[in-house]
Amino acid sequence: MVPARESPRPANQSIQTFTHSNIHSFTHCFTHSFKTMSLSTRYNPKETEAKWYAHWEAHNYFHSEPDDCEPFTILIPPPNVTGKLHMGHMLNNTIQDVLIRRARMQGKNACWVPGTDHASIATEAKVVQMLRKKGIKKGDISREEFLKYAWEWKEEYGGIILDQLKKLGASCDWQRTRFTMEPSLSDAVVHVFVDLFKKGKLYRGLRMTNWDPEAKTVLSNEEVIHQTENSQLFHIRYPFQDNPGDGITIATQRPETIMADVAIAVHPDEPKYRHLVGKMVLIPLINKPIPIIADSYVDREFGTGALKITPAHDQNDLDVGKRHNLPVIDILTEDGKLNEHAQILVGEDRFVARKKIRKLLEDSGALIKLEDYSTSIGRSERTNAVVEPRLTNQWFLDMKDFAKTALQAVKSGEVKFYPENMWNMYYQWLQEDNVRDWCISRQLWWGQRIPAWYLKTAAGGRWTVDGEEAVFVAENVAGALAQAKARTGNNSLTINDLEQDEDVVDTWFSSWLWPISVFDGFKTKEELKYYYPTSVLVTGWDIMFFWVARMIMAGYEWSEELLGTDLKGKMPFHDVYFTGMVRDNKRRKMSKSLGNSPEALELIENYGADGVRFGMLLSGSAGNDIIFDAPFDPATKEVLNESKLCEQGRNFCNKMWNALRLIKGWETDGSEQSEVNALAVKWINHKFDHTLASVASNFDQYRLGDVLMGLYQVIWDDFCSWYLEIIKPNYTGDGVSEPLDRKTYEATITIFEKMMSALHPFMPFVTEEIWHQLRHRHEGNDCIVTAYPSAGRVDKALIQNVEKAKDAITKIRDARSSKGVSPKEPLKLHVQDTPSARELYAMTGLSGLVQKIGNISELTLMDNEPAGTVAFISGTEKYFLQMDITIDMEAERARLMKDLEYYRGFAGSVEKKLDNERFVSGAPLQVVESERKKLADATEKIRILEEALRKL
RNA sequence: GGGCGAUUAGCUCAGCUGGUUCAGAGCACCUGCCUUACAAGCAGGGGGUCGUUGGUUCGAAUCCAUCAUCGCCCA
Repeated sequence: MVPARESPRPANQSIQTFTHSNIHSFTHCFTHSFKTMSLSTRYNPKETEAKWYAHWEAHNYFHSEPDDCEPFTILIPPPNVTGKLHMGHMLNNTIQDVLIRRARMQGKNACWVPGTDHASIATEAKVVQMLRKKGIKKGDISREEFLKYAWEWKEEYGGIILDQLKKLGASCDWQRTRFTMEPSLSDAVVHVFVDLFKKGKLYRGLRMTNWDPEAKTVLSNEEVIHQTENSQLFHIRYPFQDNPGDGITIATQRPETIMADVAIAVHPDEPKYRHLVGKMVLIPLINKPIPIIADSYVDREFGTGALKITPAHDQNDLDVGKRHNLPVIDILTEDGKLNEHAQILVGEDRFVARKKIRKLLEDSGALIKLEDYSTSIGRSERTNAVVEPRLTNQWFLDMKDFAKTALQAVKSGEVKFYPENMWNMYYQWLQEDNVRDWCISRQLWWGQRIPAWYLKTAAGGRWTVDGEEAVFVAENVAGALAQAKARTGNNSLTINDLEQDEDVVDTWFSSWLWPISVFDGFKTKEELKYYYPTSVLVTGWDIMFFWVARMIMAGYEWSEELLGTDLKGKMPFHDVYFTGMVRDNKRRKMSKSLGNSPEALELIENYGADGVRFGMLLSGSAGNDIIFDAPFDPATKEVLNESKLCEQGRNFCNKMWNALRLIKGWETDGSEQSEVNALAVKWINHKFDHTLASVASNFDQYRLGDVLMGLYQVIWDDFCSWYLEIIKPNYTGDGVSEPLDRKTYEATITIFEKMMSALHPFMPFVTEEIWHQLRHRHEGNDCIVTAYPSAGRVDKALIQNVEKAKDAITKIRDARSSKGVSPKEPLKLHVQDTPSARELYAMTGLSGLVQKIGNISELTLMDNEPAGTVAFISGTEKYFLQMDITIDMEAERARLMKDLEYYRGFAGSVEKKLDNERFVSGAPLQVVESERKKLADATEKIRILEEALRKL
């Protein structure tokens, strides 16, 4: 096996000399006592994992520097600094590690960049909490002081999750660890903000936003949790201005906002109301006249079919209002109380006001009806306050062109989604009708402060032009000052006349630059040139819009400006692998708050990292949610840190470990290789090549679970259960076995080693351990950097013949078991002498194989049927197993009849198909041919069975 | 309310451009074994009208429609 590369990619000169100069030196050989050490019957992951992770790090195998090799780059979806390793991270990072390890073994320059994001809201909440414990209120300290505490908090806790990833075996290039708020990445944020402003894509404006009245901040959509809650629908009558005795009744869930109404809307096609359009009605309690308008937005079936329009407090109403040139009246304060525009109940909280207004409406006779009603209510993820749609001054990014670009990138195939059907969701979201401008400002301190300055006026306000606040956007205050001087013509202005925007930008506004900023791409193209575009992004579909789409937008927006003609593609990554959500057996997302998630680190503790990785990878395929069935303790109802799937992984480690023990226990000698062993060696090699072919194609489609299952089966079933049993030397008693010929032994080590390298990306620790136990290894000859095996030519006929022999052996075992004959008792086996039987057993070593594994003392081809035998059919061959037992003729007849009936029915259906003129003429030739072959095989089986029955 | 996706064995899932690699895998289950690598194991075995009802086709788990149930996204 040729190593993927002569040496690990050196990080610096000292590492290089360490690996190169010693590569031929025997003094640094591994000192594992080979063969002499007695191995435990159980594989011990704990010490093995710690040992090899340290070894890999010491050899700097994870580090990447640009070179002449093909790059293979993955950027970690930066976990939140407040985060702790959970099931979703484990899944996501295991997948990334598998991909990066395989690429490394394929000789590519593999680079997995780790890092964290600063998570404005979550982190700020943590810091506020921490300060509160110290008796400090956020409002009492300055922005600078607060940030000092925040950075302290980040330094202490922000790296925990990355350390936890090491336990999982993640081979990240830790020297490249980035953080979205470190200076270079923050500079990038400021740079693109200024750039977008210059390009006219950024604007400041009043927009309906998700307002958290408790935190007094705007929330992004993903920070709002919608749930169905019980509420009431108020039917309120608005009297006509010219005829107060009559009126129109509307239905609303929010009676406290009627004072902000600007119209009543009805559907233009509604006959009930059509004649009322244009009339004026009076808002109850305040008697303010508003018009009745017609708009097709109105749902005729909902409520009374008439809708109050309150533009300041509802997005849809705002849209309607705009269409009809209606004013906007905001009656709420930033903490959710009614303001003076409400005229009544001023100063009351919105929910108190709702109760009070109900009474007022009842008293005035305007309340017609109250109806129970369940509706979706949005609450703040952090404070649980009911989110208030509120018009606030925010910074927005115009998404129209960006959305088109992002759609086109995937539509054109420049960015590929796995699984492909994720395109549907992506398309849905980015369509013109759905995409909304991105609100990027947040009323927080932890984050990149918006690089916009306003000019203070003597009166304590801000300088305005045409009623709008004048804003100076620049990379720094000096730039803003220069702009202010130019705009005002006042050269005596100083920076003290300016005040910077108080808000920070949304965290996603830094993460969307991740593929560029981690390589300091806005400063230098040195690394960007080599690593951009990255190979694959592995992430959950839940952040497809917030992150994936936006990274694509950023990539197309800036990569060409930064790289010019060196560009290898504008896309930030070629492939996106979407993982599913990890859910419990009730299909609930696993989360800390639900208490339904096992502790990630406890699972690793219980099953080993390899076991857990195995469990995660086997539990689902790309895009589909993963049902991770962790059992609950029936007594305490608490989730247990147990998992059947992880157990299977742990057992697999143990199985391989014991195969190692078996092989290492063998003595070898120079005796000639037996025919059986020669066949076994040939077979396992072809069989493994066969698996490797599917490994390659499954890898290309990111079907990692299938790759792993394929390797699991070939290693456990073919290698351990068949191959090792076939070549296993005879036991001679007294703890001694016959020696094994050296040729077979060497072939066994080689194929085992090859299997370990193929499995390495999935289960890195156990494979590295076995790799080193199998042979003496020179310094630097590690599984992690060996060449990933690829499939050779596969002799299908050979595999098929051995499969036939295996089938015969299974039938022998079955016959023994059903007749109560011990596997230890040698039996004679006869095969009916036919041309196909002769051909099959002409294969060198095959009959010996059947004899050894079937415990057959004699295998003969025989023309006539011997007496006292049990007959069975394997393939198209008829076998007779000699047993000294009386044969139950009736049972035998019944068994044969059952088979016969099955084959007759089968042949009948095939015949029917072939008799159908339209099938024979319509179906492809090879399909018809295969049907003919089926019929021929079935006919032959029927003949054998009929003959057997006759002889009974 | 609009949309997307799912429904295959007791459980979790594969099943690609319709056709013997089409009814599969793993786990669980049942039977027999502590056989000198492994009981975290070995050998054998039983489980499914592919959610419903129609349609297209010589042929449907696969394509189309309908309904049902579930999940998710958006309002």
